[in-house]
Amino acid sequence: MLSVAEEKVSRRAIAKEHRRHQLIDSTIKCISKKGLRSTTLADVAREAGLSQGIVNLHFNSKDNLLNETLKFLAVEYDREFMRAIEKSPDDAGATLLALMKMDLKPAICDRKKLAVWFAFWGEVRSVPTYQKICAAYDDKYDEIIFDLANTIIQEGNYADIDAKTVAEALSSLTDGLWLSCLVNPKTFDRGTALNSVMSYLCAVFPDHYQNENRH
Amino acid sequence: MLSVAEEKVSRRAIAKEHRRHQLIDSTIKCISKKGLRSTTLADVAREAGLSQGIVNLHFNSKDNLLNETLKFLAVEYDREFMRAIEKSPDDAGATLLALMKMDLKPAICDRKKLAVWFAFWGEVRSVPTYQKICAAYDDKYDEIIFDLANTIIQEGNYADIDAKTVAEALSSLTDGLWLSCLVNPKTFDRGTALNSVMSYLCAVFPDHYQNENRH
DNA sequence: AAAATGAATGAATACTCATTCATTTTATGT
DNA sequence: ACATAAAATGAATGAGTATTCATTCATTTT
Repeated sequence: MLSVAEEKVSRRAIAKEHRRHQLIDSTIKCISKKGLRSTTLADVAREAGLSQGIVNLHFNSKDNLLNETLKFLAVEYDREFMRAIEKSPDDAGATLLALMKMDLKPAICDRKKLAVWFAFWGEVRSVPTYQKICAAYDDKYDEIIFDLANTIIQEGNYADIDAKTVAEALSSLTDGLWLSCLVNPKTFDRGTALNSVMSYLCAVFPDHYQNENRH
Repeated sequence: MLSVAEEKVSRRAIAKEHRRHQLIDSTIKCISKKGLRSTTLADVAREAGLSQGIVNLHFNSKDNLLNETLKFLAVEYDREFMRAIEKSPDDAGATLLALMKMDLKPAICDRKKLAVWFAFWGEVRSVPTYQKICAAYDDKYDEIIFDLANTIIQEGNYADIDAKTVAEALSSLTDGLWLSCLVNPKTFDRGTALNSVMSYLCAVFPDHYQNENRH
């Protein structure tokens, strides 16, 4: 029966995909612990509880493993981003806020994962593949945030405010808060970070956002 | 004559210091070109037009060279930062703006140099030395910006605005703009970046800053 | 049950690179 | 000019690491 044969084949394919995922996971753990510079294939294999040659079997080369790891992170972030949009009501103000909150939620704004992102950003200029992966996604997010800002500006008849400026400021703000989370873990806290974002939104779009935690 | 001897000795010391500086410079060039991961001591020596063993002669180890390189960058930034404050009039609003402009001026916000900063930030979690160097300076700048924001808030009787929040937002904003300069060099431009900063300042401190480029 | 497939192993290989050191070159002091 | 010290060289070393591959083992197909 063809369907059974296909099922068998795909079972193997699924197992293979599992292994790849497991190895990418190990890679992320190793990079976050030891940094990109001193992460070896032996480390990754050990972390996965597998043998020496396993990474080359599944990924052919270390460079390829790193590319796939970055892609994995990018796709994972993208899923969160798009889900945040879907779950939001059909309202530009609420959606924009939801996206900002998503950037600061523990699953995303987590030192372990940020260490990996920054490790790749540190190489972005010298590794064209990283550059391409990052830029493609960034462009997409910039445009989405730009559109939201535009809608808000029209809704509120805000004068002297440029959507592109706001979009760039908001993206940069969250990127910078991530760096702060990574470099100053003692002083960083999620609440203060969200306050910083809110301070901008409230000041620029006063009819859409109000500071709730005044005292 | 003792004074002559001393002078001679210090002439040697100066030459040595020159060499060290030259090697740190080569290191920065190499990291910005090839990334931290694939920068070798041979690369650094070649870039400086010197021999194999030269780095170990002057820095003892590669780790030490990298530490000293990060320190050099930190000190250089610090000098620019303090100079910007000194040159500013005795006015919190003007000083804060001057600091923001400094962060975006070509000598600071330059892809080559940012690549090196991000390379180190990528390892900051796994290399305690980097952590220490970065955190010490960051704390200092945060406090200075906090004080400026505080003064401005008192001058303008601004309500519902917390100086700490503003300080964190401004620092994060510039860090994020740097990332954008590094990752999206095609779309990044200094003017737009400054607009983003201005949009925040104008919105939060309307009595201190006005958007000049409305149209 | 026998044959075939492909996943996994881990020892062997080939190579890179930080570090060392014997030697040469250059600068300084008498 | 000479002697001494410091700086610089670059070949040699060896620890570390990505990659290869012959072999084993488990699963699937015939």
